Amino acid sequence: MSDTRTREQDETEERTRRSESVSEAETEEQSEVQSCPECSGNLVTDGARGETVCADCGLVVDEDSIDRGPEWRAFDSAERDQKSRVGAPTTNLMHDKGLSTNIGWRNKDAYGNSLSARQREQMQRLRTWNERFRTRDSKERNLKQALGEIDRMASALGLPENVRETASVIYRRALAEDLLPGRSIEGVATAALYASARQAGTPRSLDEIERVSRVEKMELTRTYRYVVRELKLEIEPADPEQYVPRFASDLDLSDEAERQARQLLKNAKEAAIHSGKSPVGLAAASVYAAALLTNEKVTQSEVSDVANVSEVTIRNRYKELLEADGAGLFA
DNA sequence: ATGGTTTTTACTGCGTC
DNA sequence: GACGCGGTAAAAACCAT
Repeated sequence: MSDTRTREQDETEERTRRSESVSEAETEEQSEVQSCPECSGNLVTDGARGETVCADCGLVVDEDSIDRGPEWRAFDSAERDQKSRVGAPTTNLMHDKGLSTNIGWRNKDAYGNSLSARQREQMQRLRTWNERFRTRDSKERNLKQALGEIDRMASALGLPENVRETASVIYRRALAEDLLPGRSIEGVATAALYASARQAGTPRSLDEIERVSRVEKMELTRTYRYVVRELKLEIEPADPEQYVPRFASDLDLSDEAERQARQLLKNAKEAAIHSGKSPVGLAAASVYAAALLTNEKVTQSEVSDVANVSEVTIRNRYKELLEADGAGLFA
């Protein structure tokens, strides 16, 4: 209730401020001085207008900059506390989102003075209990382990932070919906990672995932399907183009070949020959065909190696690709 | 469980270096 | 003769029913 009211207030205040003057927060940013490319005079950033201008000749060096300051203003610290809507960033990578209390290990007080023996003893007890409460029930401990697992696999596969975040979220949801009983933590964690990698557009094949995971492929596919179905995750079939860069770089192909491969895949989509076929095979075939078209030598077996697809599949797909391409050219 | 589709395995023939 | 390539048939894997 009071939240919404404060918000509206903030916004009205902001509008009035914009038209008037520059707030205190921006005065600090103004001090960032460089020299003008025209007259080498001092540059001034005007946060309210979102521009960087030369103080001497008035040349606008940069416009539409982003004002990262708050959109409200406060006149004293109490007001600031009241209006601020943010705190420390949270992260799904920690089982408690990094929001729980953390007691440091140093036996010093806030001023850096050593603690007395009695105080040290107290602190030690506090740490012990804090840790116990933090990982209180089985779900929390479960989550802690799973997130560790996700993190380990993600780094082994070179997946970026955001994929891990998404995987954590998926896992949390699975946990919240009681999907875990009867399934292993590793299995669900792996499935979550697999799903998030695909959602993020950086798919890893089941084989790759399986290599870094502790679960069998069969269990993985089963839990994956289960999780996707139960959580109603919308994961569209992997786009072959997403594999192209990886294959191309594994094979040391030129950018030109990579571009060519994408083009072939676009044509293939036009001709609608890609439905039902494995995206990986299609990607592999396009890479192979592109290498041929740009006169770069790669053998079918090399491509099949890096893509983990059989040569036969590459042959079949790439035949279709060229047909579609030819049809596209003459149409 | 079953049937249809796709992928893989295994094998063969052809041309080239 | 080894290698890359294209093709085929049968087996295996996968998916929806």
